Amino acid sequence: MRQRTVCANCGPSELEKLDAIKTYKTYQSGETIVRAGYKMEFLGFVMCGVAALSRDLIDGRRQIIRLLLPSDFIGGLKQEVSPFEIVAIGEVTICKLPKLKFEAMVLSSPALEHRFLEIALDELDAAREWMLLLGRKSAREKVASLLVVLANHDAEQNGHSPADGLFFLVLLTRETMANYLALTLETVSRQFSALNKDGVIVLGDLGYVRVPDYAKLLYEAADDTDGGIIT
Amino acid sequence: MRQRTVCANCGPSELEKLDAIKTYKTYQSGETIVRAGYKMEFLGFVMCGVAALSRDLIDGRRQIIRLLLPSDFIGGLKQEVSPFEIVAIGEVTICKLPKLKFEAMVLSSPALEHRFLEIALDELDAAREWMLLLGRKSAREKVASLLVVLANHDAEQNGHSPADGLFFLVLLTRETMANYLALTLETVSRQFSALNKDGVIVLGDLGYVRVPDYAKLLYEAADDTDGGIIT
DNA sequence: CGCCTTTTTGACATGGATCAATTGTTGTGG
DNA sequence: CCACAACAATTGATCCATGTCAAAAAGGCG
Repeated sequence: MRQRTVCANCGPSELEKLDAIKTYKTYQSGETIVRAGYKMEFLGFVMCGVAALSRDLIDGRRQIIRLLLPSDFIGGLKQEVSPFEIVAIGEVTICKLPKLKFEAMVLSSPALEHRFLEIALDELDAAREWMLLLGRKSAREKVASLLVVLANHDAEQNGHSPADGLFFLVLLTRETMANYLALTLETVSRQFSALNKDGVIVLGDLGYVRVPDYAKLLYEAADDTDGGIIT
Repeated sequence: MRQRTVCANCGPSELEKLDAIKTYKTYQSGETIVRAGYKMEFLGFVMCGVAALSRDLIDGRRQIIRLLLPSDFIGGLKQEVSPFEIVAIGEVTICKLPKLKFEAMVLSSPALEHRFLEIALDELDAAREWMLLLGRKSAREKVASLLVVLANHDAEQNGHSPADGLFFLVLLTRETMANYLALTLETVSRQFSALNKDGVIVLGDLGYVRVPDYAKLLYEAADDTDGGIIT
């Protein structure tokens, strides 16, 4: 499984140093965490809740580039200024690391820099996988793919296996999903209804989704792999 | 301007070491450089020509994830196995570095690793920018955006300024562009014709394109920035 | 209960895909 | 040098998945 914190593979001294500079902050639903075009003052991790990293066109069309789920990393080392906006989807708690202090640590610690390279490469893989979805998948396949991602993340967070009975909470609104999948909210809604009617998912009471047959959902997602590595 | 080789910011000793292990190879048009699902045996750079890094769905739908133009880097450090296919678009010469030797060098050289982190972050920015295009731009905007990219790359390679009269060769077929923009080749062709008719571009003899007014092209591309950094 | 937001569903419009025919280009061998 | 084959590009006609507009239904909350 993917290592999901900066600290993995770093010695105890790095961990202590990180502990010394971190602070927590909770954002309310809809609150802007990082504004586009403004200076990034911190890096951090999502502790709980969901946030969205998005980019807009001048006329307001919006594309969510990345969903930030618990344990996900926020911020880049390179940009002085954020080309993206990060907004809280529901209440989110962020573990913040002041950028300047953190950068100094990275420069002086090759182990930490190595870990950052791994994170960047993971992000790159994820972005490229999503490009295939955005470019070539149908609306139904997009929605199924998103459900696969959410199911896997839920399983990872709560220690379930995606193979057996899957039952999880979808915290995102139809509109948020639409902006992530490059669809309209109406189309997302219709695909949920269709997948429900076809028995691929079972829509439960508010926001809960049950997946009776994970293989079937994977098939609907049209992925060539089950999201993992070819062996 | 972006630094475009691994060697930038590395001391002369790293450069010498890289020189010692590099070899060149030329691929013919259509030839597969890296096969999907197979082991990556090298990393490298495009010296001249164009290659495409792409990913497919089971039923053959294809999405080009990244165009590899002269000076672009090939390969990741992380993956043992390539989830992508790399194919030559026209004749391409690659500067190859054997993966094992190269990895050993990176591990022993923090400067080289730092340079790699920068490359990965550049790739991540590019991927995310393309996600906005794939998800939210119209066919006309997509084609205009691609022309902006090609114009900039040409200017960078040949020392022109994109501001004054732009005149460059489009080496890609309509089909390749279609796979990169997530369109069909017919739609790409129609958009070229339309941009030509509207005076945004002037189609010249085979493959040459002239851009009389770069600002107009940028406007058609619907970008919120001119592809650079907000200041 | 009534207000507000989100979701669902329906009717219709449209951008881009698909299918198909024509023209233009490059390369090859007689 | 020309004729022919193979491929690339253009253009037209039609179709369809998804977008758009609109209204109703379902929750959520003071």
